[in-house]
Amino acid sequence: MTNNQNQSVSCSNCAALDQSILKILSNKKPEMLKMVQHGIIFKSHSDLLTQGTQVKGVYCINSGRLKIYKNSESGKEQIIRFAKRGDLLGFRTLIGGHELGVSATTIEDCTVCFVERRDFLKMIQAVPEIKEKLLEDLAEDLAEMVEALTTMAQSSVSSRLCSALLLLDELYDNQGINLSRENLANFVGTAQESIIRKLSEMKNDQLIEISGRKITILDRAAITKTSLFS
Amino acid sequence: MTNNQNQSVSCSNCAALDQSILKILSNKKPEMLKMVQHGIIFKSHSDLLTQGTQVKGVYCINSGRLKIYKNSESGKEQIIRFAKRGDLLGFRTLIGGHELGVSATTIEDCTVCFVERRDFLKMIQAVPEIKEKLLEDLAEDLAEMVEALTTMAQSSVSSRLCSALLLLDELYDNQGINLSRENLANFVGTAQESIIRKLSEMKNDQLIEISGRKITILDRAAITKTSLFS
DNA sequence: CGGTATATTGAGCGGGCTCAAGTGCGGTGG
DNA sequence: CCACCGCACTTGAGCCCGCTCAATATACCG
Repeated sequence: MTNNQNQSVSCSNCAALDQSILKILSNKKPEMLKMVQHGIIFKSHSDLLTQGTQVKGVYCINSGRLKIYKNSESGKEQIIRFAKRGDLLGFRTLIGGHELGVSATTIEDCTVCFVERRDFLKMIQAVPEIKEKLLEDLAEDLAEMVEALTTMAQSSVSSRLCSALLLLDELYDNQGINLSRENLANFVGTAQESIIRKLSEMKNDQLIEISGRKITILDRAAITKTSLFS
Repeated sequence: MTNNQNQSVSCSNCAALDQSILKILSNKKPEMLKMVQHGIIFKSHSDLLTQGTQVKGVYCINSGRLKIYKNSESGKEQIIRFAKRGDLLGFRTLIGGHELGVSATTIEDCTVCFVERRDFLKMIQAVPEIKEKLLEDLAEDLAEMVEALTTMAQSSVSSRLCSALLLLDELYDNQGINLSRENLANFVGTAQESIIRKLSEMKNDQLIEISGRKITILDRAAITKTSLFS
Protein backbone atom coordinates (compact mmCIF):
# COMPACT_ATOMS: atom_id res chain seq x y z
CA MET A 1 0.00 0.00 0.00
CA THR A 2 1.32 3.42 -0.96
CA ASN A 3 0.64 5.71 1.96
CA ASN A 4 1.70 9.20 0.98
CA GLN A 5 -0.91 11.49 2.39
CA ASN A 6 -1.63 14.62 0.46
CA GLN A 7 -3.39 17.09 2.72
CA SER A 8 -4.35 19.34 -0.16
CA VAL A 9 -7.19 16.92 -0.81
CA SER A 10 -9.86 17.74 1.77
CA CYS A 11 -13.54 16.89 2.05
CA SER A 12 -14.78 20.45 2.34
CA ASN A 13 -13.60 21.34 -1.13
CA CYS A 14 -13.91 17.92 -2.73
CA ALA A 15 -16.26 17.94 -5.71
CA ALA A 16 -16.43 14.16 -5.51
CA LEU A 17 -18.59 14.51 -2.46
CA ASP A 18 -21.41 16.47 -4.01
CA GLN A 19 -23.96 13.74 -3.49
CA SER A 20 -22.01 11.51 -1.20
CA ILE A 21 -22.26 10.24 2.34
CA LEU A 22 -19.26 12.23 3.50
CA LYS A 23 -20.92 15.34 2.13
CA ILE A 24 -23.89 14.69 4.38
CA LEU A 25 -21.45 14.32 7.24
CA SER A 26 -19.71 17.56 6.45
CA ASN A 27 -23.07 19.32 6.67
CA LYS A 28 -24.34 17.68 9.83
CA LYS A 29 -21.21 16.97 11.86
CA PRO A 30 -18.29 18.78 10.23
CA GLU A 31 -16.12 18.09 13.25
CA MET A 32 -16.18 14.37 12.43
CA LEU A 33 -14.45 15.00 9.13
CA LYS A 34 -11.13 15.01 10.96
CA MET A 35 -11.51 11.22 11.17
CA VAL A 36 -10.94 11.11 7.42
CA GLN A 37 -7.43 10.50 6.06
CA HIS A 38 -7.13 12.53 2.90
CA GLY A 39 -5.27 12.17 -0.36
CA ILE A 40 -3.79 8.70 -0.08
CA ILE A 41 -2.15 7.68 -3.34
CA PHE A 42 -2.39 4.20 -4.83
CA LYS A 43 -0.49 3.29 -7.97
CA SER A 44 -2.20 1.28 -10.68
CA HIS A 45 -2.70 -2.42 -9.87
CA SER A 46 -2.95 -1.82 -6.10
CA ASP A 47 -5.50 -3.69 -4.00
CA LEU A 48 -7.82 -1.64 -1.80
CA LEU A 49 -10.15 -4.50 -0.85
CA THR A 50 -9.40 -8.22 -0.92
CA GLN A 51 -12.04 -10.91 -1.14
CA GLY A 52 -12.13 -13.12 1.95
CA THR A 53 -10.50 -10.61 4.31
CA GLN A 54 -12.01 -8.27 6.86
CA VAL A 55 -12.60 -4.75 5.62
CA LYS A 56 -10.31 -2.18 7.24
CA GLY A 57 -12.51 0.78 6.54
CA VAL A 58 -14.20 2.79 3.84
CA TYR A 59 -12.52 4.41 0.85
CA CYS A 60 -13.84 7.43 -1.01
CA ILE A 61 -12.37 7.72 -4.49
CA ASN A 62 -11.04 11.15 -5.34
CA SER A 63 -9.40 10.38 -8.68
CA GLY A 64 -8.62 7.34 -10.79
CA ARG A 65 -10.60 4.20 -11.59
CA LEU A 66 -10.90 0.75 -10.03
CA LYS A 67 -12.41 -2.61 -10.84
CA ILE A 68 -14.61 -4.44 -8.34
CA TYR A 69 -14.45 -8.16 -8.99
CA LYS A 70 -14.94 -11.62 -7.63
CA ASN A 71 -12.71 -14.66 -8.10
CA SER A 72 -14.82 -17.74 -8.62
CA GLU A 73 -14.05 -21.28 -7.41
CA SER A 74 -12.44 -22.01 -10.75
CA GLY A 75 -10.15 -19.02 -10.26
CA LYS A 76 -11.59 -16.91 -13.04
CA GLU A 77 -12.11 -13.24 -12.35
CA GLN A 78 -15.57 -11.74 -12.83
CA ILE A 79 -15.67 -7.96 -12.81
CA ILE A 80 -18.88 -6.84 -11.14
CA ARG A 81 -18.57 -3.12 -11.72
CA PHE A 82 -16.11 -0.26 -11.91
CA ALA A 83 -15.63 2.67 -9.55
CA LYS A 84 -14.37 6.21 -10.00
CA ARG A 85 -14.36 9.70 -8.47
CA GLY A 86 -17.07 10.04 -5.85
CA ASP A 87 -17.67 6.34 -5.25
CA LEU A 88 -17.50 4.90 -1.75
CA LEU A 89 -16.00 1.42 -1.33
CA GLY A 90 -16.28 -1.05 1.49
CA PHE A 91 -19.36 0.07 3.35
CA ARG A 92 -21.59 -2.81 2.24
CA THR A 93 -19.42 -5.39 3.91
CA LEU A 94 -18.87 -3.15 6.90
CA ILE A 95 -22.58 -3.05 7.63
CA GLY A 96 -23.04 -6.80 7.51
CA GLY A 97 -19.86 -7.46 9.46
CA HIS A 98 -18.95 -10.37 7.20
CA GLU A 99 -15.76 -10.78 5.30
CA LEU A 100 -15.41 -9.19 1.89
CA GLY A 101 -17.14 -10.97 -0.98
CA VAL A 102 -15.29 -8.99 -3.64
CA SER A 103 -11.93 -7.40 -4.30
CA ALA A 104 -11.17 -3.87 -5.48
CA THR A 105 -8.03 -3.08 -7.46
CA THR A 106 -6.94 0.14 -9.10
CA ILE A 107 -6.68 0.08 -12.89
CA GLU A 108 -5.10 3.54 -12.90
CA ASP A 109 -3.18 5.61 -10.36
CA CYS A 110 -5.73 6.72 -7.78
CA THR A 111 -6.12 9.26 -5.01
CA VAL A 112 -8.48 8.25 -2.24
CA CYS A 113 -9.62 9.24 1.23
CA PHE A 114 -9.99 6.67 3.98
CA VAL A 115 -12.11 6.25 7.10
CA GLU A 116 -11.31 3.59 9.70
CA ARG A 117 -13.97 0.97 10.24
CA ARG A 118 -14.89 2.06 13.76
CA ASP A 119 -14.86 5.74 12.81
CA PHE A 120 -17.25 5.09 9.98
CA LEU A 121 -19.59 3.19 12.28
CA LYS A 122 -19.49 6.19 14.64
CA MET A 123 -20.41 8.46 11.77
CA ILE A 124 -23.38 6.31 10.87
CA GLN A 125 -24.62 6.35 14.43
CA ALA A 126 -24.12 10.09 14.79
CA VAL A 127 -25.90 11.04 11.57
CA PRO A 128 -29.02 8.98 10.84
CA GLU A 129 -29.38 10.63 7.43
CA ILE A 130 -26.38 8.59 6.31
CA LYS A 131 -28.38 5.43 6.83
CA GLU A 132 -31.14 6.74 4.58
CA LYS A 133 -28.64 7.46 1.89
CA LEU A 134 -26.98 4.07 2.25
CA LEU A 135 -30.36 2.36 1.97
CA GLU A 136 -31.16 4.22 -1.23
CA ASP A 137 -27.75 3.48 -2.71
CA LEU A 138 -27.99 -0.19 -1.85
CA ALA A 139 -31.48 -0.50 -3.31
CA GLU A 140 -30.23 1.09 -6.51
CA ASP A 141 -27.16 -1.16 -6.67
CA LEU A 142 -29.41 -4.15 -6.25
CA ALA A 143 -31.64 -3.05 -9.12
CA GLU A 144 -28.55 -2.71 -11.32
CA MET A 145 -27.38 -6.18 -10.37
CA VAL A 146 -30.76 -7.64 -11.29
CA GLU A 147 -30.45 -5.98 -14.66
CA ALA A 148 -26.91 -7.32 -15.08
CA LEU A 149 -27.92 -10.85 -14.15
CA THR A 150 -30.76 -10.84 -16.65
CA THR A 151 -28.52 -9.57 -19.41
CA MET A 152 -25.84 -12.12 -18.58
CA ALA A 153 -28.36 -14.97 -18.65
CA GLN A 154 -30.16 -14.02 -21.83
CA SER A 155 -28.01 -11.99 -24.15
CA SER A 156 -25.29 -12.92 -26.62
CA VAL A 157 -21.70 -11.82 -26.28
CA SER A 158 -22.25 -9.11 -28.93
CA SER A 159 -25.15 -7.68 -27.02
CA ARG A 160 -23.36 -7.78 -23.68
CA LEU A 161 -20.27 -6.19 -25.20
CA CYS A 162 -22.36 -3.32 -26.52
CA SER A 163 -23.97 -2.80 -23.11
CA ALA A 164 -20.51 -2.83 -21.57
CA LEU A 165 -19.14 -0.28 -24.04
CA LEU A 166 -21.98 2.14 -23.32
CA LEU A 167 -21.41 1.79 -19.59
CA LEU A 168 -17.64 2.12 -19.93
CA ASP A 169 -18.01 5.23 -22.06
CA GLU A 170 -19.64 6.82 -19.01
CA LEU A 171 -16.87 5.53 -16.76
CA TYR A 172 -14.30 7.19 -19.01
CA ASP A 173 -16.27 10.44 -19.21
CA ASN A 174 -16.83 9.99 -22.96
CA GLN A 175 -13.13 10.50 -23.54
CA GLY A 176 -12.46 7.05 -24.99
CA ILE A 177 -12.41 3.69 -23.22
CA ASN A 178 -8.96 2.72 -22.02
CA LEU A 179 -9.14 -0.78 -20.61
CA SER A 180 -7.17 -3.97 -21.22
CA ARG A 181 -8.87 -6.61 -23.37
CA GLU A 182 -8.60 -8.97 -20.47
CA ASN A 183 -10.51 -6.68 -18.12
CA LEU A 184 -13.09 -6.10 -20.81
CA ALA A 185 -13.51 -9.85 -21.26
CA ASN A 186 -13.79 -10.44 -17.51
CA PHE A 187 -16.47 -7.78 -17.30
CA VAL A 188 -18.53 -9.02 -20.24
CA GLY A 189 -18.10 -12.60 -19.05
CA THR A 190 -16.45 -14.18 -22.07
CA ALA A 191 -13.07 -15.10 -23.54
CA GLN A 192 -10.57 -12.44 -24.53
CA GLU A 193 -10.49 -13.76 -28.10
CA SER A 194 -14.24 -13.43 -28.46
CA ILE A 195 -14.07 -9.81 -27.34
CA ILE A 196 -11.31 -9.05 -29.83
CA ARG A 197 -13.20 -10.62 -32.73
CA LYS A 198 -16.40 -8.72 -31.92
CA LEU A 199 -14.47 -5.47 -31.59
CA SER A 200 -12.87 -6.04 -35.00
CA GLU A 201 -16.29 -6.56 -36.56
CA MET A 202 -17.58 -3.39 -34.91
CA LYS A 203 -14.57 -1.49 -36.17
CA ASN A 204 -15.21 -2.73 -39.72
CA ASP A 205 -18.84 -1.67 -39.39
CA GLN A 206 -17.69 1.85 -38.33
CA LEU A 207 -19.40 1.52 -34.96
CA ILE A 208 -16.22 2.17 -33.03
CA GLU A 209 -12.69 3.41 -33.55
CA ILE A 210 -9.74 1.56 -32.10
CA SER A 211 -6.30 3.04 -31.55
CA GLY A 212 -4.10 0.82 -29.47
CA ARG A 213 -6.17 -0.23 -26.51
CA LYS A 214 -8.32 2.87 -26.67
CA ILE A 215 -11.88 2.42 -27.93
CA THR A 216 -14.00 5.34 -29.07
CA ILE A 217 -17.70 5.06 -29.77
CA LEU A 218 -18.70 6.35 -33.19
CA ASP A 219 -22.26 5.15 -33.73
CA ARG A 220 -23.94 5.20 -30.36
CA ALA A 221 -27.40 4.54 -31.80
CA ALA A 222 -26.38 1.31 -33.51
CA ILE A 223 -24.53 0.10 -30.43
CA THR A 224 -27.52 0.83 -28.23
CA LYS A 225 -29.70 -1.15 -30.60
CA THR A 226 -27.41 -4.18 -30.50
CA SER A 227 -27.18 -3.90 -26.72
CA LEU A 228 -30.92 -4.50 -26.50
CA PHE A 229 -31.43 -7.38 -28.91
CA SER A 230 -29.80 -10.60 -30.01
CA MET B 1 -56.47 -9.91 -6.54
CA THR B 2 -58.19 -12.28 -4.16
CA ASN B 3 -58.97 -10.30 -1.07
CA ASN B 4 -60.47 -12.63 1.51
CA GLN B 5 -59.00 -11.57 4.81
CA ASN B 6 -58.49 -14.28 7.35
CA GLN B 7 -58.14 -12.68 10.75
CA SER B 8 -56.88 -15.87 12.35
CA VAL B 9 -53.50 -15.02 10.87
CA SER B 10 -52.01 -12.36 13.15
CA CYS B 11 -48.52 -11.01 13.61
CA SER B 12 -48.28 -11.69 17.31
CA ASN B 13 -48.50 -15.44 16.82
CA CYS B 14 -46.90 -15.63 13.39
CA ALA B 15 -43.81 -17.83 13.33
CA ALA B 16 -42.87 -16.31 9.97
CA LEU B 17 -41.88 -13.19 11.82
CA ASP B 18 -39.22 -14.65 14.04
CA GLN B 19 -36.43 -12.66 12.48
CA SER B 20 -38.44 -10.24 10.44
CA ILE B 21 -39.01 -6.53 10.33
CA LEU B 22 -42.57 -6.82 11.53
CA LYS B 23 -41.30 -8.77 14.50
CA ILE B 24 -39.12 -5.85 15.44
CA LEU B 25 -42.16 -3.64 15.12
CA SER B 26 -44.26 -5.87 17.33
CA ASN B 27 -41.63 -5.55 20.03
CA LYS B 28 -41.06 -1.81 19.77
CA LYS B 29 -44.40 -0.41 18.71
CA PRO B 30 -47.01 -3.15 18.99
CA GLU B 31 -49.81 -0.65 18.50
CA MET B 32 -48.66 -0.09 14.90
CA LEU B 33 -49.38 -3.71 14.06
CA LYS B 34 -52.99 -2.77 13.51
CA MET B 35 -51.89 -1.19 10.23
CA VAL B 36 -51.21 -4.71 8.95
CA GLN B 37 -53.90 -6.51 6.94
CA HIS B 38 -53.65 -10.17 7.86
CA GLY B 39 -54.27 -13.43 6.06
CA ILE B 40 -54.94 -12.29 2.52
CA ILE B 41 -55.22 -15.28 0.20
CA PHE B 42 -53.74 -15.37 -3.29
CA LYS B 43 -54.34 -18.34 -5.56
CA SER B 44 -51.47 -19.78 -7.57
CA HIS B 45 -50.44 -17.64 -10.57
CA SER B 46 -51.49 -14.35 -8.93
CA ASP B 47 -49.37 -11.23 -9.27
CA LEU B 48 -48.36 -9.42 -6.10
CA LEU B 49 -45.86 -7.06 -7.71
CA THR B 50 -45.71 -6.02 -11.35
CA GLN B 51 -42.58 -4.71 -13.04
CA GLY B 52 -42.96 -1.11 -14.22
CA THR B 53 -45.77 -0.17 -11.80
CA GLN B 54 -45.68 1.68 -8.50
CA VAL B 55 -45.56 -0.54 -5.45
CA LYS B 56 -48.76 -0.42 -3.37
CA GLY B 57 -47.15 -1.60 -0.19
CA VAL B 58 -45.22 -4.39 1.44
CA TYR B 59 -46.20 -8.06 1.59
CA CYS B 60 -45.10 -10.50 4.26
CA ILE B 61 -45.45 -14.11 3.12
CA ASN B 62 -47.18 -16.36 5.62
CA SER B 63 -47.50 -19.49 3.51
CA GLY B 64 -46.90 -20.55 -0.10
CA ARG B 65 -44.10 -19.76 -2.53
CA LEU B 66 -43.52 -17.08 -5.16
CA LYS B 67 -41.12 -16.34 -7.97
CA ILE B 68 -39.44 -12.94 -8.28
CA TYR B 69 -38.57 -12.28 -11.89
CA LYS B 70 -37.76 -9.75 -14.55
CA ASN B 71 -39.00 -9.63 -18.12
CA SER B 72 -36.22 -8.58 -20.43
CA GLU B 73 -36.51 -6.44 -23.56
CA SER B 74 -36.79 -9.58 -25.64
CA GLY B 75 -39.74 -10.66 -23.51
CA LYS B 76 -38.01 -13.59 -21.86
CA GLU B 77 -38.54 -14.11 -18.16
CA GLN B 78 -35.53 -14.31 -15.85
CA ILE B 79 -36.29 -15.58 -12.35
CA ILE B 80 -34.09 -13.73 -9.87
CA ARG B 81 -35.04 -15.61 -6.75
CA PHE B 82 -37.90 -17.30 -4.94
CA ALA B 83 -39.75 -16.26 -1.79
CA LYS B 84 -41.56 -18.17 0.91
CA ARG B 85 -42.82 -17.98 4.52
CA GLY B 86 -41.18 -15.11 6.36
CA ASP B 87 -40.00 -13.15 3.32
CA LEU B 88 -40.89 -9.51 2.89
CA LEU B 89 -41.64 -8.25 -0.63
CA GLY B 90 -41.71 -4.76 -2.04
CA PHE B 91 -39.68 -2.76 0.44
CA ARG B 92 -36.64 -2.30 -1.80
CA THR B 93 -38.59 -0.38 -4.37
CA LEU B 94 -40.52 1.47 -1.70
CA ILE B 95 -37.34 2.92 -0.26
CA GLY B 96 -36.06 4.20 -3.55
CA GLY B 97 -39.43 5.52 -4.63
CA HIS B 98 -38.92 4.26 -8.16
CA GLU B 99 -41.20 1.94 -10.06
CA LEU B 100 -40.79 -1.79 -9.63
CA GLY B 101 -37.92 -3.41 -11.49
CA VAL B 102 -39.24 -6.94 -10.97
CA SER B 103 -42.52 -8.82 -10.76
CA ALA B 104 -43.63 -11.27 -8.07
CA THR B 105 -46.10 -14.05 -8.88
CA THR B 106 -47.33 -16.90 -6.71
CA ILE B 107 -46.38 -20.38 -7.87
CA GLU B 108 -48.63 -21.94 -5.22
CA ASP B 109 -51.64 -20.76 -3.25
CA CYS B 110 -50.33 -18.23 -0.75
CA THR B 111 -51.40 -16.49 2.44
CA VAL B 112 -49.83 -13.07 3.00
CA CYS B 113 -50.08 -10.01 5.19
CA PHE B 114 -50.02 -6.52 3.71
CA VAL B 115 -48.93 -3.07 4.82
CA GLU B 116 -49.89 0.05 2.87
CA ARG B 117 -47.00 2.03 1.46
CA ARG B 118 -47.50 5.08 3.68
CA ASP B 119 -48.05 2.95 6.77
CA PHE B 120 -44.82 1.10 6.16
CA LEU B 121 -42.95 4.38 5.78
CA LYS B 122 -44.44 5.49 9.11
CA MET B 123 -43.20 2.28 10.69
CA ILE B 124 -39.69 2.85 9.42
CA GLN B 125 -39.66 6.37 10.79
CA ALA B 126 -41.08 5.30 14.14
CA VAL B 127 -38.66 2.41 14.68
CA PRO B 128 -35.07 3.14 13.58
CA GLU B 129 -34.07 -0.46 14.27
CA ILE B 130 -36.05 -1.43 11.19
CA LYS B 131 -33.64 0.57 9.08
CA GLU B 132 -30.68 -1.31 10.51
CA LYS B 133 -32.34 -4.60 9.67
CA LEU B 134 -33.22 -3.44 6.14
CA LEU B 135 -29.63 -2.38 5.57
CA GLU B 136 -28.31 -5.76 6.64
CA ASP B 137 -30.83 -7.62 4.50
CA LEU B 138 -30.04 -5.50 1.47
CA ALA B 139 -26.31 -5.97 1.88
CA GLU B 140 -26.83 -9.72 2.08
CA ASP B 141 -29.10 -9.76 -0.97
CA LEU B 142 -26.48 -7.85 -2.88
CA ALA B 143 -23.78 -10.35 -1.95
CA GLU B 144 -26.03 -13.16 -3.20
CA MET B 145 -26.63 -11.35 -6.46
CA VAL B 146 -22.89 -10.93 -7.00
CA GLU B 147 -22.51 -14.66 -6.49
CA ALA B 148 -25.35 -15.36 -8.91
CA LEU B 149 -23.92 -13.07 -11.56
CA THR B 150 -20.52 -14.72 -11.34
CA THR B 151 -22.03 -18.19 -11.61
CA MET B 152 -24.18 -17.16 -14.55
CA ALA B 153 -21.20 -15.67 -16.37
CA GLN B 154 -18.75 -18.49 -15.81
CA SER B 155 -20.50 -21.80 -15.23
CA SER B 156 -22.02 -24.36 -17.58
CA VAL B 157 -25.70 -25.22 -17.62
CA SER B 158 -24.98 -28.45 -15.69
CA SER B 159 -23.21 -26.54 -12.96
CA ARG B 160 -25.87 -23.86 -12.73
CA LEU B 161 -28.62 -26.47 -12.64
CA CYS B 162 -26.92 -28.20 -9.72
CA SER B 163 -26.60 -24.91 -7.83
CA ALA B 164 -30.27 -24.26 -8.53
CA LEU B 165 -31.35 -27.68 -7.29
CA LEU B 166 -29.51 -27.24 -4.01
CA LEU B 167 -31.09 -23.84 -3.51
CA LEU B 168 -34.54 -25.09 -4.47
CA ASP B 169 -34.26 -28.03 -2.10
CA GLU B 170 -34.03 -25.44 0.67
CA LEU B 171 -36.99 -23.55 -0.74
CA TYR B 172 -39.06 -26.74 -0.65
CA ASP B 173 -37.89 -27.61 2.89
CA ASN B 174 -36.13 -30.75 1.64
CA GLN B 175 -39.51 -32.26 0.77
CA GLY B 176 -38.90 -32.56 -2.97
CA ILE B 177 -38.72 -29.79 -5.56
CA ASN B 178 -42.05 -29.10 -7.21
CA LEU B 179 -41.52 -26.57 -9.95
CA SER B 180 -42.43 -26.45 -13.64
CA ARG B 181 -39.60 -27.16 -16.07
CA GLU B 182 -40.22 -23.73 -17.55
CA ASN B 183 -39.69 -21.98 -14.22
CA LEU B 184 -36.61 -24.07 -13.61
CA ALA B 185 -35.25 -23.10 -17.03
CA ASN B 186 -36.01 -19.41 -16.46
CA PHE B 187 -34.19 -19.54 -13.15
CA VAL B 188 -31.12 -21.37 -14.45
CA GLY B 189 -31.08 -19.13 -17.52
CA THR B 190 -31.32 -21.71 -20.28
CA ALA B 191 -33.79 -23.48 -22.57
CA GLN B 192 -36.39 -25.85 -21.17
CA GLU B 193 -35.08 -28.68 -23.36
CA SER B 194 -31.57 -28.29 -21.99
CA ILE B 195 -32.88 -28.56 -18.45
CA ILE B 196 -34.84 -31.70 -19.28
CA ARG B 197 -31.86 -33.40 -20.87
CA LYS B 198 -29.58 -32.62 -17.95
CA LEU B 199 -32.21 -33.83 -15.50
CA SER B 200 -32.51 -37.11 -17.43
CA GLU B 201 -28.76 -37.59 -17.25
CA MET B 202 -28.75 -36.90 -13.53
CA LYS B 203 -31.58 -39.36 -13.07
CA ASN B 204 -29.64 -42.04 -14.94
CA ASP B 205 -26.62 -41.31 -12.76
CA GLN B 206 -28.78 -41.80 -9.64
CA LEU B 207 -28.17 -38.22 -8.50
CA ILE B 208 -31.86 -37.37 -8.38
CA GLU B 209 -35.23 -39.06 -8.51
CA ILE B 210 -38.00 -37.74 -10.74
CA SER B 211 -41.67 -38.52 -10.32
CA GLY B 212 -43.88 -36.33 -12.45
CA ARG B 213 -42.60 -32.81 -11.97
CA LYS B 214 -41.26 -33.56 -8.53
CA ILE B 215 -37.49 -33.76 -8.15
CA THR B 216 -35.84 -35.36 -5.13
CA ILE B 217 -32.14 -35.07 -4.41
CA LEU B 218 -30.46 -38.44 -3.84
CA ASP B 219 -26.73 -37.70 -3.98
CA ARG B 220 -26.20 -34.25 -2.49
CA ALA B 221 -22.42 -34.59 -2.39
CA ALA B 222 -22.10 -35.27 -6.11
CA ILE B 223 -24.49 -32.46 -6.98
CA THR B 224 -22.56 -30.03 -4.79
CA LYS B 225 -19.38 -31.04 -6.56
CA THR B 226 -20.85 -30.42 -9.99
CA SER B 227 -22.28 -27.09 -8.81
CA LEU B 228 -18.76 -25.86 -8.16
CA PHE B 229 -16.88 -26.96 -11.27
CA SER B 230 -17.35 -27.21 -15.02
C1' DC C 1 -62.85 -39.31 -22.47
C1' DG C 2 -61.40 -35.43 -25.20
C1' DG C 3 -58.71 -31.28 -24.94
C1' DT C 4 -55.00 -28.59 -23.42
C1' DA C 5 -50.81 -27.71 -21.03
C1' DT C 6 -46.58 -29.66 -19.90
C1' DA C 7 -42.81 -32.73 -20.53
C1' DT C 8 -39.75 -35.47 -23.38
C1' DT C 9 -36.93 -36.88 -27.24
C1' DG C 10 -34.59 -36.19 -31.78
C1' DA C 11 -31.95 -33.81 -35.37
C1' DG C 12 -29.16 -30.22 -36.88
C1' DC C 13 -26.67 -26.04 -36.60
C1' DG C 14 -24.03 -22.20 -35.05
C1' DG C 15 -22.00 -19.23 -31.34
C1' DG C 16 -18.40 -19.06 -28.58
C1' DC C 17 -14.64 -21.64 -26.35
C1' DT C 18 -9.93 -23.64 -26.48
C1' DC C 19 -5.51 -24.23 -28.18
C1' DA C 20 -1.86 -22.55 -30.85
C1' DA C 21 0.68 -19.49 -33.69
C1' DG C 22 1.74 -14.93 -35.19
C1' DT C 23 1.99 -9.68 -34.77
C1' DG C 24 2.79 -5.19 -32.82
C1' DC C 25 4.58 -2.14 -29.34
C1' DG C 26 6.97 -0.09 -25.45
C1' DG C 27 10.88 -0.44 -22.61
C1' DT C 28 15.73 -1.50 -21.76
C1' DG C 29 20.35 -1.94 -22.54
C1' DG C 30 24.27 -2.18 -25.46
C1' DC D 1 19.99 4.37 -32.69
C1' DC D 2 18.78 -0.19 -33.04
C1' DA D 3 18.39 -5.02 -31.39
C1' DC D 4 16.16 -7.52 -28.22
C1' DC D 5 12.73 -9.02 -25.03
C1' DG D 6 8.34 -9.37 -22.82
C1' DC D 7 3.74 -8.47 -22.84
C1' DA D 8 -0.63 -7.54 -24.74
C1' DC D 9 -3.14 -8.04 -28.68
C1' DT D 10 -4.69 -10.42 -32.86
C1' DT D 11 -5.83 -14.10 -36.01
C1' DG D 12 -6.75 -18.97 -37.35
C1' DA D 13 -8.65 -23.69 -36.95
C1' DG D 14 -11.50 -26.99 -34.98
C1' DC D 15 -14.73 -28.68 -31.76
C1' DC D 16 -18.52 -29.00 -28.51
C1' DC D 17 -22.16 -27.13 -25.71
C1' DG D 18 -26.41 -25.55 -25.82
C1' DC D 19 -29.94 -23.46 -28.79
C1' DT D 20 -33.87 -23.92 -32.11
C1' DC D 21 -37.38 -26.25 -34.47
C1' DA D 22 -40.31 -30.05 -34.75
C1' DA D 23 -42.60 -34.26 -33.44
C1' DT D 24 -44.36 -37.13 -29.94
C1' DA D 25 -45.63 -38.59 -25.22
C1' DT D 26 -47.57 -37.87 -20.85
C1' DA D 27 -50.10 -35.56 -17.25
C1' DC D 28 -53.80 -32.75 -15.80
C1' DC D 29 -58.63 -31.14 -15.80
C1' DG D 30 -63.14 -30.52 -16.94
